[in-house]
This record gives sequence, C-alpha cells and structure tokens, in this order.
Amino acid sequence: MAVTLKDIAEKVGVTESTVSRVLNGIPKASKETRKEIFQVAADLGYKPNQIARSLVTKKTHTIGLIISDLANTYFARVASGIEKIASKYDYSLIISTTGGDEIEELKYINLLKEKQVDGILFASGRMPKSCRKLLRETEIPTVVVAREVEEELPSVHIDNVKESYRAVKYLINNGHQKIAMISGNANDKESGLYRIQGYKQALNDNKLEVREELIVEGDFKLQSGIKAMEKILKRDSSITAVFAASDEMGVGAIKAIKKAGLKVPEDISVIGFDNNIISLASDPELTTISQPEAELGWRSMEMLYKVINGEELEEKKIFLPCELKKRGSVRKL
Amino acid sequence: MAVTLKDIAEKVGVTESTVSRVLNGIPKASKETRKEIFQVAADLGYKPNQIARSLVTKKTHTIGLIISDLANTYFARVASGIEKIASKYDYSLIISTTGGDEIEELKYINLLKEKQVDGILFASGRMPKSCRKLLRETEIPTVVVAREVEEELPSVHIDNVKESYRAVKYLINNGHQKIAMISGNANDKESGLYRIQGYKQALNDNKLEVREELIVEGDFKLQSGIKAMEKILKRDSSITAVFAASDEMGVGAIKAIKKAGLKVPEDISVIGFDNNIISLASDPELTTISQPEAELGWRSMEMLYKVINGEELEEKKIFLPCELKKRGSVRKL
DNA sequence: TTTGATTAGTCAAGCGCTTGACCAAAATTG
DNA sequence: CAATTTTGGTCAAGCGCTTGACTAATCAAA
Repeated sequence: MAVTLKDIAEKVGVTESTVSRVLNGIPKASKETRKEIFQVAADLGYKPNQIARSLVTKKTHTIGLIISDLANTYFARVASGIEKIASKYDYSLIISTTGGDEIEELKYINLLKEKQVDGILFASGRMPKSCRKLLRETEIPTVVVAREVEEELPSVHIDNVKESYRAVKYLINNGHQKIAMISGNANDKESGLYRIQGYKQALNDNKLEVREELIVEGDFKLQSGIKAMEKILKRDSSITAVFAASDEMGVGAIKAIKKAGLKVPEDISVIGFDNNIISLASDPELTTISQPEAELGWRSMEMLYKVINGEELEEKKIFLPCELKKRGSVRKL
Repeated sequence: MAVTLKDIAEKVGVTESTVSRVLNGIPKASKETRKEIFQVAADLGYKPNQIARSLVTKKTHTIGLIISDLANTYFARVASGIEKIASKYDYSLIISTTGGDEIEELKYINLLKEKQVDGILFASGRMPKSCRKLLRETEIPTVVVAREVEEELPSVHIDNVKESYRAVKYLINNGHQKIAMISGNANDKESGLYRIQGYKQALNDNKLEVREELIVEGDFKLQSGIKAMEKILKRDSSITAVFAASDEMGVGAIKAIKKAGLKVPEDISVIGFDNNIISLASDPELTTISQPEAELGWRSMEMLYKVINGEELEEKKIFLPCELKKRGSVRKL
C-alpha cells in the first residue's frame, strides 16, 4: 500500500492536517515538527496522491491537447512546443488525436471534462459549431491553435492568406507570370482555402490572370504533389512557376517536373509551404514559407496559462509571422 | 457548479448509490427508475467526475508516456501508434518529454506516480539504473519501447544489430567491398552502438576489413551526414558504398557526394535507416531499412494493457522485423 | 401457507487530501 | 500584570464517487 498523510501523521504524532500544511509549506508548525515531518516523509518515500488532492482543490494541473495527428510533423512540432511550456508551468499534457473528425473531437472534449482538466488546447479540425457549443458549456478555458475561429475564443495562428500571398509575390517579383498552384482541400479553411485565396489575391493585385485550371488540388502529401504537377504540366507546360501549399507537395512537384525532363529551377520554379525537413532533402532544396510551429505551440500554452489564472490577455488573437526561406528552387526570370 | 450524482439522486428521489449503480449498468433498479435516472442525467448534462471515481477505484484509466522528443518524427510516430491503441482501450495518454535526460526521466516517473497512472510506457533514453530502480519501487506496470533492457521489464523493439547487418549485407551482395559508415553516437546503445556492431559483423562475416577511420560519427541529423560524408571522402575516395545509421544522415551523404562531383548511385551507393519520409524526397530516393514505428507503439501499448490487467505475456521481449526498402540509391557493381 | 430466493432499493463508510474554525499555551505589549 | 497577539497545533467536514452490508417487499416454488 502506498504511504499516505495518515502514515506520516501517526509516526510523527500529529494530525494529518498538520502534516498536510507542513508539506505544503504553510508555516503552522514548530521548526522541530517540521523537520521531523519532512524526515519521516522522505524516509517513507511519501508521494502525495494528486488525485485526492485534485478532488478537493478542483485543480488537476493537467491540460488536454486535442490534436489532429501526432504522426504529422507539423502537429508533432506544435505539440512539442506546447509540451515544453506546459512542463515549465508544471502542467501535464493529456494528448488526444482526432484525425480531424468531429465525432472524435466531441468525444474528447467530454472526456477531458470528465478528467477535470484545467484547460484545453484545441489544434484539430475546423472547429465545428458542435465543438464550440460543447466547449462553451463545459466552461473549460480553451485556446485554439493554428486555427482561426469566429468566436471569442482566444487563438494563436498564422495568417495563411498573407503568407501565401507573400510566397506568390516572391515568385512574381522574380519575374514569373504564369504561376500554377497545387492546393490542399478547400474544405480545410486554413491551409486549404486561405492559401488559395492568398494565391489568387497576389495574382489579382499584380494584374495576372487567375486560371482555375491551373489550381490543382492535392492532399498535402508527396504523392499527391506528383500527381498534381503532372496534371498541371499536361494542362499548360508553359508555366514558369508553381506554388505548393505544402512542402511535401512541393517536393512532389519537383520530382514530377524532373521526371518530365524539365529542370528546377531552370525551367520551372517551385515554392512550398511549411519548411518541413523534407524541403532540405530535395534537390534542389525547396524555397518555402517557414511556419513557426514550436512557437505556435508555446505561445498557445502561455496564453492558456494566463486564461486559467484569470489574467487579462493583451490580444485575444495572435498572428505569428512566417519567414521566407530562399533556397534553390526558384530562379529569377 | 457541475452536476453531481447527488443532484440526480435528489431529483429522482433515490439515493446516490442507486444512481451510481444504474449509471454503471449494475442491474439493481426497476425499469422505471432506471429510465428516469438516465433521463434526468441526460437532462442535467451529467458528466461523471473521473477524479472522484479514481480516488475510490484506484484506477485512472490513464497511462503515462515518457518519451525523448515529440518533434522527432521517429518518436512522434511511435507516440501516434501508442495513442491509437490507448484510445481503443479507453486509456488517456499523458505525454512527458525528457530529451533523454536522466533527471527529467526520474522527475516524470515520480510525477506519473503521483498522478496515479495505471501504467507507464518508457520510450526515452538509455534507461539508467536510477530509473529502473525507481520504476520498481513505484510498482507501476511498465513496458519499455524501442529500447532493450537487461531487466525483467517487458519491452518491444527492433534488433538493431541484425537490421544493420541486413543493410550492409545488401550492399555486399551488390558487390560492394569498400563500405564506409556514418554512425550515431555509440553512447546511444540501440541506434548508435548496435548499428555499428551490425556493420562490423557483416563485414567480418564476409571477410572484409573493418577500417575504423571509415566509421564517422554523426548525430542522426542531416547536416551531420553531410559533414561526415565529406570526411569519409577525404579519407578514402575509393569507397563504393556507405551505410548511414539514419535517413537524415543518408540524405546528407547523398548531398555531399553530389557536391563532390560524384554521382549516386553510379559512383557511390548509399543506404539509410528509418524509412523517414525524407528518404522519398531525396534524389535519388534513398534505399533504407524501414522501421515499424507505429507498430512499435501499438504493440507496446497492447502489451502494457495485458500487464495492467494481470494477463500473462507470451513473450516478454518482442522484436519487430524491419523491411528493406529498395530504391534508387544503391547500384549493383 | 410457509420457505427461500429475488428484486429494488437504503445506509454508511471510506478513498487521501485540504481547509475553515476553533483552542490552549506562550510570547508580546502598554 | 492584565490584555492582546502569535504560535502551534486539533477537529471535523467535505470533495464526488463506489461498494459491501443490510432490509423490506415481491414472487416463485414446495
């Protein structure tokens, strides 16, 4: 059996309350009893039962992370950033993966509520109405990560429209006019729709024609990038650049271009999005927009910590800047 | 205030015990009261407080995962595999990252003990004596992941010696005789030392000379692979193949070889280890040993589940087979 | 009709901890 | 030196749930 406060109390000859207070650093005991209590606690190898403690304090010092997919480097890095700060504040992290599925999301929100977590970090799907409603009902402090959300929920994310705009603008600045895009699914607002919007806006602002047939949808994975690029090449082989909504697709594009007997960047320039390690592995190395995943993670955790402690937030919605990583896959025309 | 058993009990006009039993599916109530209880519980939006429940049942339905680094794809995939099975069995996952640091490991074992987790999955550093001792004392069921461990602790991992042997043997079978190695740090037994052992053994068994100067140490990262390869080339440019202890280093090697004006695989063949997505991004694609990370994860969780439930394990140490992925970076001499 | 089993509950204790209220003795102050 | 404050504790309740022991009523069987 595990050793409890009672065991220590009996051995020392005081009540549990005294032991509890001493061990919690409340100065309500003589130097000698204090010393003895610490001694006995150490001897017995006492470890406070946090479950019991939580029951009374109504704090678990645990936060729940609802995330799409841990195997995905992007989310893994976000999670890693979160974990670091959580640990700094002595919070444990319960991680639940949803695959972006609404049913799972709801299930986990409920579960986390039952487990009485002190806060929730939501880095999953599109954050459907049902989730927002449930979250509101449960009244658990929540911060949304990497996802814009209409409501009053605090969030930290990047401006996908703006950053995509920047990528395409870079291409344009380098003299490109015929620019294709390999997009993600537009149902995914952030990295799907918004990145398409940024692309279109950049073209429009520069009086370039938006040709829908030059926007081919992929699923962010490498293979789909290859497929998409092949399609684009078939539709119009005179393009000089392509913007891929993810590095994996960007690398896929490079592969497809090479396979078609063309060269990157001599014939076609490619720019990606994410700054995944994969962008450094390809040949040529992929120019890309670098996302601050780790910072996304830790900022959201810092934010949540404030919310939990009732501190005021200076900003409810934080946009983190990305960085353009210039590498070898884009050339000046 | 959250709704409790008491609230339901009062509203229905029975005692808490009855409500508790009904909600837990224990058939000790009439059809009508059962129905009413469920109704009221739903109306009130009752969610059982698992903390209170845990305090009495002494089960938290939570397992703790102690892992090196979430941002590392390898561990992220292991974690992802674990999470899937944990979720299947309705276990929550508390994740703690240690960076392989002993102090952190000890800290987290203690923390998990305090949080009364039902089991621990250890996928961190070298599992030092101190950890094993602490783990034994805490008496929490534990399974070690991706790490061989002398003790009687159950574990699931791959046979790094054998799999490295296989990689090098493949090179030899393809006619290579002068084979260099880019290793990890030998302090890391599994992916450092053991992979070197496999390399040496394969050379020995085939009457090839082991030349220590042809084993250059990296840190598993891409950059270190480039550096290491440059060193090797400087030491003996007549080698025809190199075995890298990680895909990142393998890709680094390819880059260095190309930069030196040589071709892969025409001049030098390269084989990696991991089957990281990066191996598919490089040009040529990297031949490699594919590790079953996800399976490593879910098998260990399956194992832990059995241990927690007092089931007998058929095997205490499971070795999972890897797979040789033949791609374009190795040629037949 | 009596016995025995079953059904549908109640009661109370307890899981390990915190915390407000109380109290006696010692120490301080005017 | 009496009045007050401080020190060093104790006591009991309670967090929300489970669970063994008990009971009263109903029902089937002999």
